[in-house]
Amino acid sequence: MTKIVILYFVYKIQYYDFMIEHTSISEPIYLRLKEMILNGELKQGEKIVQEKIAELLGVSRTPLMKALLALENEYLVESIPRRGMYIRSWDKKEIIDIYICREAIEGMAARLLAQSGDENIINQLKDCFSPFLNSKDINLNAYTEADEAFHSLLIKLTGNAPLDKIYFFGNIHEKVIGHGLIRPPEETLNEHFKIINAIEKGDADAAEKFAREHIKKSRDLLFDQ
Amino acid sequence: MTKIVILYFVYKIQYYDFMIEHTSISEPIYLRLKEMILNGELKQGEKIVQEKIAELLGVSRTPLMKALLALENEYLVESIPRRGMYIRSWDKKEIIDIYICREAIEGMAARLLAQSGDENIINQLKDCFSPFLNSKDINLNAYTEADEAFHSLLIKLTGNAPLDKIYFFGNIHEKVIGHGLIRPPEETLNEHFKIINAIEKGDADAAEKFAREHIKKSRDLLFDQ
DNA sequence: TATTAAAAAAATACTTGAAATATTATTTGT
DNA sequence: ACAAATAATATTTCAAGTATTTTTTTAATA
Repeated sequence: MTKIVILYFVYKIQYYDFMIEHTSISEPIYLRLKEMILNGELKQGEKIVQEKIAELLGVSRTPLMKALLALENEYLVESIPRRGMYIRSWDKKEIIDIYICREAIEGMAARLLAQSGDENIINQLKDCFSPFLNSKDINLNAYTEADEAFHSLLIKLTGNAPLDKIYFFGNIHEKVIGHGLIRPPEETLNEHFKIINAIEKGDADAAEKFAREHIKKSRDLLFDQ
Repeated sequence: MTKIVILYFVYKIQYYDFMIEHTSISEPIYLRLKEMILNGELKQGEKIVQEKIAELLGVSRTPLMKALLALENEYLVESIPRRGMYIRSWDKKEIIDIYICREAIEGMAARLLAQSGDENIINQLKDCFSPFLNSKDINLNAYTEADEAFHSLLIKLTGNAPLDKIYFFGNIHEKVIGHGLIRPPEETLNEHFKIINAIEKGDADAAEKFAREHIKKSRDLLFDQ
């Protein structure tokens, strides 16, 4: 990377967001481990022997520990003092509890977006599902990705950083439910648009209601299994 | 502590919750730092020079780092890569955003408690404020403590661990608003009981509504200032 | 004197090794 | 088969050192 800067400016101001390009080792470790947890390379309940993982990834223990602590805070890793770090395993009760959290968070997000009245927001949300609108055969993988993008976007577009920070449950559902969707696209596509339309209309109560119902339906289905 | 255990049992089962009594150094460091942040010993925006704090607390940097990472995840400390850790400073927008999160979380908690129909829960909630019920002059410090206990209890009593995990904003309000209450006890005491009564009646919608309104009123007041 | 450039100092991020402690597995004796 | 003792393993913490980046200080220049 070539830095072209006026030095006195650098001295006074030094950093802009677009300048940031840090290479911290714990970051890629974190991402790799997350991937390994979510795709099943590391199994639920499995113990993470720190030195072995460090050797496997070719890194030292310090940045590995940092990554593990970040994962612990995202509910992907569980630490038992003096015994070690384990890949968290979620029982039914805990998954339900997570869905309840999502209900609260995403419901509030939908409300906030409806109140914002930002046209650009509507377009971004619509764009998630526009490829599937008039297609007979919906590609499941593509739809799953779109679904995840939509739910994540719903939070991000609020511009509420703390809300985004407490929304780290999106990961978990993917893994725990086993890579598949809980309900078919035919059923959920319509629900997604009910949420988007309510946001577009500026109807905050309806937006929140639909967002909640959408998640609750999946939750209820999990419970029945 | 005297351990009396049948060894073969220990070999097989080994740990119960009540047995846990771990001595990790990062834990007291974490607690001390949290205290220092919340009581103002460490000021907002202040840089945390790791070696100095480590020396001050008489510990090495390893467990200090662990504690700082935990605090970062609780929104009390902000890390800027390669530049250091800083005590987070919250602007008005961010405080509002935090209150919005609380609205979503505590609202959901009130709903869950109302659905539970557990008599014991009602009693615990009532106990928070019973000392102030018939008193003319309410002790502000005592009431502030009771208020914090109540809001924290509201979450804990749901038994929803993930919900409790994402509720780490209780801390912040205390410090940021400046140790004082936003609104007088005369105003909020009644609101608290409206929430409790709705929970007692099992009216989930009302419980959530009142819990939300309660927080929203404080939020609106912050916004007006 | 105000700016700029260069040099020095300080701090972070990471590595590595080692000691202390606790946990887990194995061996031994009854 | 069981209990106790022992050995092996892993975590946690400390510590010292290296490389890199940031910040401060000093010197030079217009």
